[in-house]
Formats: sequence, C-alpha cells, structure tokens
Amino acid sequence: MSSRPAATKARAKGANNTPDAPSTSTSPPAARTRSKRGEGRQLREEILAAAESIVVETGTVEKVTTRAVAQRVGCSSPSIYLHFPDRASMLFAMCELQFSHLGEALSNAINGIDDPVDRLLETGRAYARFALDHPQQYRTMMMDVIAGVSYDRTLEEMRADLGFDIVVQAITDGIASGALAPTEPLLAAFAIWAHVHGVVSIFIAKPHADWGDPADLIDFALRQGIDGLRSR
Amino acid sequence: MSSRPAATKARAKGANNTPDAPSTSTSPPAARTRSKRGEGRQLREEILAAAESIVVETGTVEKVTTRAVAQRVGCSSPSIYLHFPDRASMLFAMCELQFSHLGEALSNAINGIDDPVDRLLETGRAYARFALDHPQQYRTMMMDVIAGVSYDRTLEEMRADLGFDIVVQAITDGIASGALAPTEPLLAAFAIWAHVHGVVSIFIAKPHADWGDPADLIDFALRQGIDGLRSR
DNA sequence: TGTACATCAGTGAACGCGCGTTCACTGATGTAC
DNA sequence: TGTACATCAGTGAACGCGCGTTCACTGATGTAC
Repeated sequence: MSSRPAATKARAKGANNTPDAPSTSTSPPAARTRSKRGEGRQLREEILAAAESIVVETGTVEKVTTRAVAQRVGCSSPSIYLHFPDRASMLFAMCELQFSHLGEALSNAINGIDDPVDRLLETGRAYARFALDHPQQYRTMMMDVIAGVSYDRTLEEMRADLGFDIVVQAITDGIASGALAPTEPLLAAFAIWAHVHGVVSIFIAKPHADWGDPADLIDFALRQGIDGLRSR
Repeated sequence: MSSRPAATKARAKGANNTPDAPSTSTSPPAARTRSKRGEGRQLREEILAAAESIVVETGTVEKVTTRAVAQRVGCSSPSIYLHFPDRASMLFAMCELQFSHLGEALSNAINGIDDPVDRLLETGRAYARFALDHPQQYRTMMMDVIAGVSYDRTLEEMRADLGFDIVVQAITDGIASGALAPTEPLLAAFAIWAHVHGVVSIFIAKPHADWGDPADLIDFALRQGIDGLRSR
C-alpha cells in the first residue's frame, strides 16, 4: 500500500485555484515573508522541504526544478542560489537530509533491544519500513541518477545512515554470544542489507506488479539471511 | 569494473570535431540513406539502438531526447513519430528490447544444465552478469522513472524475461528430486531474485563505493539463498 | 541622539538554450489500366 | 509501353514552453562613531 508512489496523482488541475489568482494554471504564488537578520538559513530548510514534497507528489526528481521549488516556497528562483551553488547541489542536500532521517529511524528502532539476533531483525524491518513509507525519497537517495550524475556517496559516508554499523555490531555480538556461527561480519551485513534493499527497491520500481505482501517478503528475506548465520 | 557507469565520461569536447564540420559543438550530422520501400521498420531499430547508445554514454535516460536520438541516427526528429507516438513510448520500447535480451541471456545460460541446483546458481550468475555488463540499460529497465512515469510491467509480463519461470522450475525440480526441502517455489524464487537484484542494483547506483568483488558477493548471496532451500 | 555605512536577505528581468511535438510538404517507388 | 495515381519514407520550419543561471538592484536592519 504505502509503497505505491504518488506519480499519477492529479495535482492542481486548475479547479482549486482561487478565482482571482493569476491565470498561471499551476499553483498559487504563496508569498513568503523574508527571514529576519541572522535567520537566512531558514530558507534553506524551506527549499529542501519543498523539494521533497515535489518528488513525493510528482514521483520523479526530474520535476524538482529550481523554478518549481521556488514557486512552492514562495520565493524567487535566484534565491535558491543564496544557499546552493546549483540545482544538483540542492538535490544532493535533499538526499543528505533523507539519509540522516534513515539513520535516525534505524537508531530508534533498535533502542533497548539487547538480543543481537532481534536487533538484526528489527534493523531490517525498520529499514524496509522507511523505504516503503518514503518510496520517492528512497528512490532518489538509492536508485536515481540526479541531474545527470550518480549521487554516489562512498561506503564510509553511508555506513552509519544505512545501518551498516548497527548490523555489523549485531552480527559481531551474535558471534560473541554464540548465537551466530563465526563469519565475516562485513560480508554478512552486506548480504542482508542487499537483500532488504532488493525487496524494497523492486516494490518501489514496479509498484503495480503483484508481488505479495511486502512485510512478509521482507521477513522471509531477513529470516533466510539470519538463519544462514546461526550456529548449528 | 564493468559496473562503473559512463556518466562522467567526457564526450565531444569540441576537440574531436572535423575542422569543416558545422559549428554545432556536439556531434557530426551523420546523414542516413532512406530505407527502401517496405523496409520502413529499419528506422525503428536504428532509433532504439541510438537510444541505447545514448543511455550508455551519458549514464542517464534524461539525455535520451527525441532530438539527440534523431541526430545520432542521422534522421530528422519528426521521423521518430513515424514509429513511436511519443518519447515515452520510444523509451519503453527500448526497455522491452533490453528485457528480451535479458531473457535470452538467461535461457542461454542454463542450456544443457540438468541439475536443478546448478541451474539455480547459473541463472543467478547470468542475471548478475547481464546487469553488471549493461549497467545503464539495467538501471533504465529496473530502477528509473522514465519521462515522469514508472516503466511498470506487471509480474506476468516480466516472468519469462526476468528468469522467474526458470527459477521456479528449477526449484520445483529440486524439490521433486529431493535436493531441496519442500517450500513455496514462487516465494523462494522471489527471494533469490530480489537478493541478486539488490546486490547488482547497489553496484550500479553507487559505483564508487568499495563494496568488494561483485562476483563474490553475488555468489555469497546465491549460496546463502540456495543453502536455505536445501534438505537437511 | 543622529547619521553614515555595512551587511543581510533577498528580487525582477533577462540570457540563451533545448525540448516535445505538429504541420504542411516532398520525392522516390510501386500499381492499375 | 505510357501514364495517372497511391503509397511509402521520410523532411524543414516552426510552435510555445520551461529550464538553469546571471546580473544589477533593493530595502530592512544592525553597528561605529
């Protein structure tokens, strides 16, 4: 359900314009009041929020243009250049924000879970939940080419946000406790992560194919991965 | 290696233009001779080949415009409309062609392999090889939003080309022969496919992160999936 | 307290470009009689 | 064999639009003296 993108959602068909609005068929002008001195960074946040809302509504980062963002924020398009050197940087900053949200979601999910195997399972579930609850954001971060360039963070930059470190730690703990058989934690972490990513990215990319219940498929994938690691 | 996209490849910097070429800084005009009567479909193939070459070189389907394709083919841009109703249809046709190539690659890969478990392994390897050898094509088929719309084939349409049926058959055979434990073949097939897709799509989306040798990671994923299915 | 100046947070107009698509057309090749 | 006509495989010019980005500017607010 939540994995269904809003790509085809009809927006602003002209019906919801106020009668006296200028006849630009798209959206209301939405004038914004200028930030107080020292609070110029406020606009930066508004820009990123507008960018995110446009990806969510249109289903594609292509539509997140400097002009569309400015119009949604209620500022002029040159104002974007007060905070970003170009469009690509704006989009990358949007991805960075999403990565940090993902990182927080994963940290919260394992809060207070002592058992390493449970931690593994819950990390995977939380990751999938984030992806399926924010499919357009996930797609932009993890699957798209942005402004003609891959948004290509290094492994080191991603480790914390992707839950890599959490997973590696859980596996290491599991091996130490004897629950899991000795193995290379990084390789095992990659395998589990790739599996969950595979499932959710299929749901996001091909939302109309009837694959079954995503939660079941995620759990199946996670259990298969975790069972493969257990001591026998 | 082969998973590295050509996104940043510098093209046609003006230096390799012939001296007497028109000063359109991009590429030579490449005039084409018109097809003979009854061979109009020839152009259609040339259009799809040009479209593919542009994705490969630029690393993004955004750059596959009707005008860029026409210029590469050596025809006028209205000629594209002789074969496709619009740009999106052209891009979808390109994807269809790639899907059929993938389907062929998988069929060829398992030709003559009797053992179901070997077949499973080889299907997965061939799938990964196709994806990593044609990363831009794979991205377009499986990860991108095209012209603002998901290229969203149904499960039924994809089953043959994705190797789904091959995998389901191998699992069914494996269960029949006793090599694999009884399970739901469709679910197991999805899990294996999602795992391989997860690995290759990570390599394609984040080519500069050092994940390790893709072939090893694929084999690790496949063995983990297959071992999970074995009788004990 | 008054005033010159610096800084901040923006804006309006314009630039040149490339895009998808439509339209009316052209010229070669086949077919009917 | 000649000729009118139909069909095929295209093309050139133009349409209107939206894009990223630059430029010179404005007006409010703070600071130094």
